[in-house]
Amino acid sequence: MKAELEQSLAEAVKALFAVDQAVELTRPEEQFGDYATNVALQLAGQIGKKPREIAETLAEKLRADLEGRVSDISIAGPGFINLRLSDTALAGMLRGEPAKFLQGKTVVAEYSDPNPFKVLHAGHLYTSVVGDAIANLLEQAGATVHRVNFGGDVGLHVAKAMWAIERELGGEVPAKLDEIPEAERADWMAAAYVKGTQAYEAGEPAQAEIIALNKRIYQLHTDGDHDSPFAQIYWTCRQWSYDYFDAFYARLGTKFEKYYPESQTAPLGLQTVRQHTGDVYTESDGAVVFDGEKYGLHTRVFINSEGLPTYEAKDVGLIMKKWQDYHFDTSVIITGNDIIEYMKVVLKSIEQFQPELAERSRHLTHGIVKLAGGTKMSSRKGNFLRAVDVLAAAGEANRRLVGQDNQQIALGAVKYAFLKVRMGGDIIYDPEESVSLEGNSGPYLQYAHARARSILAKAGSEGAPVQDFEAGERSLARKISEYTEVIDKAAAELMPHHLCGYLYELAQTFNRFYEHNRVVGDERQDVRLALVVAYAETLKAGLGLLGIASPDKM
RNA sequence: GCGCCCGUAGCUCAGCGGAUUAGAGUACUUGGCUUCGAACCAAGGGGUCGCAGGUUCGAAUCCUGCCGGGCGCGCCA
Repeated sequence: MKAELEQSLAEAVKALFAVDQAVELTRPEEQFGDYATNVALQLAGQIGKKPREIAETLAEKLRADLEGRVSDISIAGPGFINLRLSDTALAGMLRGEPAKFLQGKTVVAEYSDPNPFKVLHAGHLYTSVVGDAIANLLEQAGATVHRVNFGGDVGLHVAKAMWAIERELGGEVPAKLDEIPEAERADWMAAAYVKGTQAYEAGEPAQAEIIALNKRIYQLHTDGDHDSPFAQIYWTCRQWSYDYFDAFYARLGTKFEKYYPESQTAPLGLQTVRQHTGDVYTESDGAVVFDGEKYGLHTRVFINSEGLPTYEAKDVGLIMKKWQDYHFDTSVIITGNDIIEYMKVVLKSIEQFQPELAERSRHLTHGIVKLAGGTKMSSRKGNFLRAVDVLAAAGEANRRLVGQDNQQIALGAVKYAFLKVRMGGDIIYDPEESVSLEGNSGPYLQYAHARARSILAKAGSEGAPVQDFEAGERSLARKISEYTEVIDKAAAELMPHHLCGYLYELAQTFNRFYEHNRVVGDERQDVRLALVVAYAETLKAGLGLLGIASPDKM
């Protein structure tokens, strides 16, 4: 409806003033109407007339052109044109489908990116929740989405963990791993990583030993060694990590199509960087670097003087592997914002030899999850908030409030808290208070859904087609009709928070309607039931895109 | 030092390809359950949109400069 009206308005403008001017409709406050445009103000400069005069002329023509679809057109303020839809037009928008503007496109969505041998912290929870919602929005827009996950199963952090694990086991004794209970594996490895890091930072002799171990781990991959005692320990612990990740994602309700372990992207990255050393990358102090300064960026090392690929080369390999696997139209990469400049350098280097890969890559970033008080969480120091701690805090808060620990509600509360703010900056998470489950929250939306389902269950009918609305009904219908426009915007901008804001307004509008309008037993029951059905389905669909469940009862 | 991001109500945040009266939530004050679920609804107080200039008929929104905070800047990821 919106696009059609915009088209009609642009045609009217052209017919009256002989000007090609794109017309953009916005959703104004309800008192002004259903749609508004400031096109008269934009035209004023171009055709040298007063905005209100232009608006009057345009409105006159539109009243005839839009007959049937629009019931009222008014001019307000400096020259806004406010449109009010006819009830029949509005009723027709109640069950609209979002546009499939990415139909036929292939998108690779990479997010979460935890490292094996390390613990999942609150930041991983955040990026997993946001990444999943963005992938859902892309799918809703018609794209074929491949969710992938990148992680460092090789590298210094692994060497640090392995160094400590060997000491825990009393040497290279893989059989001793059997003594670690399954439930404790993830914590046990996380503790080893922390010990290894502390030893590394304390200096020699551990530092040299860990560096040697790092080379050995790369070598293990090069040789395809799965049999030596050292390799057995490595592969077993690595698998424990992936099991731990999978369990966590299952709990969140997200699922990855593929993991790209760094051990698999490193060889291709190394080979690619070597291949372009000379024309794109340059040798410097025994390392291979990309001179980003030429492009207003900074210089970074892609292969270190040990001959090992750094994160940079592994990322080059990753992007190339994704391309080989999917030939994507767009590659969305979601990470923390601390690597914005880093990513620019990597993409700029790739642009030099395969420009389409850089062009099709879109780096979205988010800030860190902070504890109230400004504490940064660092898994290196061991004083951080784990992902499971966040979920536990939400469950605990919910139990205190309603006497039961409902996973769907606790998870919905956490997801919504993360999704409702615009992605980019840091988010403040207060384990004690931010999951209070009140106000603009996931549980509020879930409750607003359950209330509607409760009415429908009681009525046992889905109402009848709507012809006209009373004021309260119309407000709800108007809000429901915005759904497809919001989805289009959220998907186009890859910003789920737009959807959150809208769903909250939708639920609020419904709760207001619920308060003032009896449904079951009222003489307008049929109309109102039809509205409640449309509302419940819309809210459920929206929450679904956010990865939040819509229980019928709670 | 250079680069990127951020600064809106006590707190947490929307709004930022300019435009109808700066909005939510929370906290605070007050009212509403014999009627479809009160995890709800209604009303109220609370803002020099960091500061100063500039562009514009019109700036929280665009430009410049400051101030304050965060992050990044060669062998970590």
